[in-house]
Amino acid sequence: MAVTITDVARLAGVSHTTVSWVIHDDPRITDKTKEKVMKAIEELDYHPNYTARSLVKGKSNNIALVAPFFSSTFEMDVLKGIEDGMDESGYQYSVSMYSTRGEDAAVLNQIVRGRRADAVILLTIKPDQTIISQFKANGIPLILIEEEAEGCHVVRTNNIEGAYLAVTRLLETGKRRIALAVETENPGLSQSDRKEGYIRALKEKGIAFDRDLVVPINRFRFEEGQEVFPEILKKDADAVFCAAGDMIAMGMLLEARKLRIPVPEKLSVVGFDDSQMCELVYPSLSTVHQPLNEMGRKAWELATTLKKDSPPEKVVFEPRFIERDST
Amino acid sequence: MAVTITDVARLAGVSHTTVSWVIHDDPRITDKTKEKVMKAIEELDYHPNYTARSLVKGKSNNIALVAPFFSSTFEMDVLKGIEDGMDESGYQYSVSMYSTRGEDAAVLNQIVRGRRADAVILLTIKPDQTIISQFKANGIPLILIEEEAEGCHVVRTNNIEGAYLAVTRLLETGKRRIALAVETENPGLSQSDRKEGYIRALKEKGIAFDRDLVVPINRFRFEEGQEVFPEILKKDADAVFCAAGDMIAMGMLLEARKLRIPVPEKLSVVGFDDSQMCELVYPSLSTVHQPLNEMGRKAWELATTLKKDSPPEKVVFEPRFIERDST
DNA sequence: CTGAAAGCGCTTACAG
DNA sequence: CTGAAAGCGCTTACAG
Repeated sequence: MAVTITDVARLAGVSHTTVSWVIHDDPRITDKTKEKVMKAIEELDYHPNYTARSLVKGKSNNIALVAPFFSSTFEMDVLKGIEDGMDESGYQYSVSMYSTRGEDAAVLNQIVRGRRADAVILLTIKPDQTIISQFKANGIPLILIEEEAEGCHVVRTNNIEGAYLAVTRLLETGKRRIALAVETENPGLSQSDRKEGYIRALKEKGIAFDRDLVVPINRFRFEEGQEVFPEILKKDADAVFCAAGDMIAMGMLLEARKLRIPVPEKLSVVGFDDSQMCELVYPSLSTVHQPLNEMGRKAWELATTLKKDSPPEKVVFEPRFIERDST
Repeated sequence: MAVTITDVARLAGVSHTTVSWVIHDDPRITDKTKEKVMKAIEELDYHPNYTARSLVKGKSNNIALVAPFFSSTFEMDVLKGIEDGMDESGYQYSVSMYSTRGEDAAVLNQIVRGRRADAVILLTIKPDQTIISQFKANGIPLILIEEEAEGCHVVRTNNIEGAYLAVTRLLETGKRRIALAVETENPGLSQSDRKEGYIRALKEKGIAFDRDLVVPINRFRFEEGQEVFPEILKKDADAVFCAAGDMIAMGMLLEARKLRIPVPEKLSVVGFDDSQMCELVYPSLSTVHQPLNEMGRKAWELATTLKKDSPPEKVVFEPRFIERDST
């Protein structure tokens, strides 16, 4: 079967303790012993069992990544940054993925209880206080991406600013009836922030917020953008800012093309995220760039370097407006 | 600190062995004892430590997912199926992701050596025999998606058929000079199979394979589709079958639009995969549908049910041609 | 029907 | 400078 530390010790003619010292580069070991042990390790092709090591050290060397689901481009972009981080840290940690599919509390409970991770990165999930304190009690830091909660570390974009930039640009191009496609039922923090940025930009130009121009979004798939598109027309909007993201915006572009509504002449469309696809659709989609790669990377960094009792860190990235052909 | 099995035993007034029996629902335990223990478990909110359990059982309850990288839609679609599988199996297993970025052997070695997984799912990676035998020696099954290798389980699409369907359709629409965009340096199995299907379809119509119509692809990003597009024009092709996938096809569509080449009148474009975006681009992309969700799910099923010594299983899914506006 | 004991493969004070 | 021993939190034959 698999070779253990005892096998190495036997071959090298030392105790398994000594082998452990060698592996951990303890200064007490003489060069001669070290050499002997190293040779045995090589000869047997010994690799330590991670499970055993985890048990005695009380840490799993695993980072958990939790999201409502992993099948959208948003998650992929964040994942990319995490991959970069892993690569640099030499794969000392593994990453496990958990998609909650709405069952946030249950999944998070499993993780703390089974002590399955040394740190947890949450994508667009806001855990409740009971859960947060459980993690705290176990010394497992929580890193929130695109959300905030007391006692948690935070990595996010300045969504207010992002929305402000986009809507301001629409106003500059002369648009006045700007619809807002946004999550309205239990909106995540990023959604409500974007709404705030939208209102702020309007206010600055002396335009009052008209709640009739709000189009509620729930599922964030492009089909939903298509479905709600008639509402936009009915409201007689001359632009739509999709705070709900690029996919919704692309669904709208698709429907606009089918109904022969000229974009941007008759209707400007702006997304949020700057996913890769924005360049591929026709017309190409103007959007707000979020540095998702960097955010993922930063979250990884926090996850792997934070001490149990580090005070909550908060990292906010600045967005940019990317002008393409849909405005 | 965390509550252990001993704490439960103490509170319930039994030995920790008995607690373990209760957890595993051993028939020898009387209802009365069981009840007592259950109450203690509930009261202390006890959850077993997975690391300890793994160590004694010699299995990690973890499935490793290995791919060159995780940031493309192909991986996302497979991931979706895996998520479904996890969900159904009640999260008994965790999934860890490893992106190799070309270092296949090194990453796989880490996994076997550290005994970090009970089964490994490989996406478009073909491990060499040395590695395969190491996994075999450790009783860890390897499940290959879109590749094949001796002694490994296989989940794939009938790529020959997929390419055949696509090219046959192009021929039916009257196209004759059909370019083939395909990986040529160290092509993966799916790439060479698709080439074979392409050749077979041509042959059936009495058209000889013209190697001058092959466009080599390496990186699979849409920018590469744009870059190589001029070659297609130079070859005076009237269609292009992108065996290298939808992204390459979309890059070509984008470039065709810029150069005002009418698709499909002047040039038909066909992709492979049927990613979600195919409907969003203009013109919408005809492609070959691979049931990636089902494939991911099947791989998961194999990973979690296979015994150490199960003979290699091979599951082949049948593709469908999806006609949209680019043909 | 239940408990004492050994063991999974390591790490790390503690002796010598 | 190195080894014997205890322990991480479990599971599972083995006794009783």
